[in-house]
Amino acid sequence: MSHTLGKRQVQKEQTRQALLDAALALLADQSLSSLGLREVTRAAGIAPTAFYRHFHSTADLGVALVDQALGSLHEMIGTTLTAPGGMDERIARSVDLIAGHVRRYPAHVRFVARERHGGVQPVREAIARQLDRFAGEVRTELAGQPESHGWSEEDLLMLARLYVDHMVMTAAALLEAPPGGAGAVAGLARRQMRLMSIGRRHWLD
Amino acid sequence: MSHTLGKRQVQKEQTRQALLDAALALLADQSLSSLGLREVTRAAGIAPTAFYRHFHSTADLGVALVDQALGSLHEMIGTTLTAPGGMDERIARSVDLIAGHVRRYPAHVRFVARERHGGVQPVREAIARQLDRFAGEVRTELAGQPESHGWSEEDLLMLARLYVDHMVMTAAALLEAPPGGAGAVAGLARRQMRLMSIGRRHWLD
DNA sequence: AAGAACAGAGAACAGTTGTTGACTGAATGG
DNA sequence: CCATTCAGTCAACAACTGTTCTCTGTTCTT
Repeated sequence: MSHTLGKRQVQKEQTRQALLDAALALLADQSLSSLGLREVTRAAGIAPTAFYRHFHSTADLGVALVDQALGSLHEMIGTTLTAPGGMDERIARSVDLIAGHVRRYPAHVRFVARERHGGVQPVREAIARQLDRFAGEVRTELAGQPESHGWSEEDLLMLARLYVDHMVMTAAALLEAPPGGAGAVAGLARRQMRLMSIGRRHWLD
Repeated sequence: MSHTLGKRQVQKEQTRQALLDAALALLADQSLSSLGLREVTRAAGIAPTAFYRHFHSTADLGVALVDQALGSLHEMIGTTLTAPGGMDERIARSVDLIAGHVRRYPAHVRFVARERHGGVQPVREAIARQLDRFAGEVRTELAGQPESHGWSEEDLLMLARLYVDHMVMTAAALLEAPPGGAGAVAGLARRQMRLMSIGRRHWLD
């Protein structure tokens, strides 16, 4: 069932994506709650009224952006935690992966960091939901590691949330780092991750 | 030199504060970048044009709000870290202190969490500056503790930043916690702090 | 007591905003 | 092939925005 979309739905999807892209670009230097409907349609090259064919409101568009922005992250999880090697190697690889993601999708990262506690409730909730799902996946990965032997489910989730929050924090810091200052931020993040990993190792003492 | 302010400056300071209060209230459900000048003056009960007697723009008002919001935090530092007792006691007291602060100044906390990565650059920078200063103070406090013997200045600052970021994170989480869910958030924060403290203890192994 | 300083009010400006209803033309499905 | 669906356009709406300039009344200074 390879459900080839009709020409109509293809074009609709294209302008929908154009709206999302235009919005993401405009959100480089403002927050979602100040993003105007007309502003977006102007940047996307369509009439203001056509906006309603795709979204009820800009908040609606924001929720769609959340899925798109955090969807590109899910592939990262497995790669990060499944990787072999010693502690320092794995940490370095994790930080590099985060840095690479920030370099590749800066607008997405900025959007998530900005709207995580932003002024639009449905968007905040959507981000929280995704990050929760994220933490759940990390917990599952952690549970499979030998270092987690004897850990309670609750404590594993606690650690997973700490890792996820630290990841988001690091990504945001990298984004706002001055040109050339990314190395320092990455070094800081590595040392912080090492401290957390040491804490993990001696948790059951 | 107790520099008693003239009646004029007193009244000016009052309406200035009224503007700040009105803005803070309006920022409960929107971000600074969407806050209108007229909206604020309307809520403060003055004419729109009088706004310019106090601030150049809403971004300017935002910067003033940062100082006011984070100023109420500086007293907290000494109290938190100087406190005696074992590790778990000190952690519990720290989290309680954060929770108390969030309950007392929810609007301030919300503002900082929201605008830390928000759409207004000068405000972002002001917050970053204050949090940096904050981390510096925490580092100084940490340096005075016996557990920090043998630590490099760099690593102390690394730990201080981790603590400060975790504090902000916890405050934001408490703010968005559902009624009655604050206890769970506090418990999570305590366990995470304990893990970081254990990592700290074994850092030099 | 006279004059300067100045916080705030008021009116007006050109633009902008979200949302409506009726309309067009191409893709769709029977 | 004909009727229907529907993405996108267009015009118009009342309401709102930041900023300017002019004016008023009180406070400050000398």
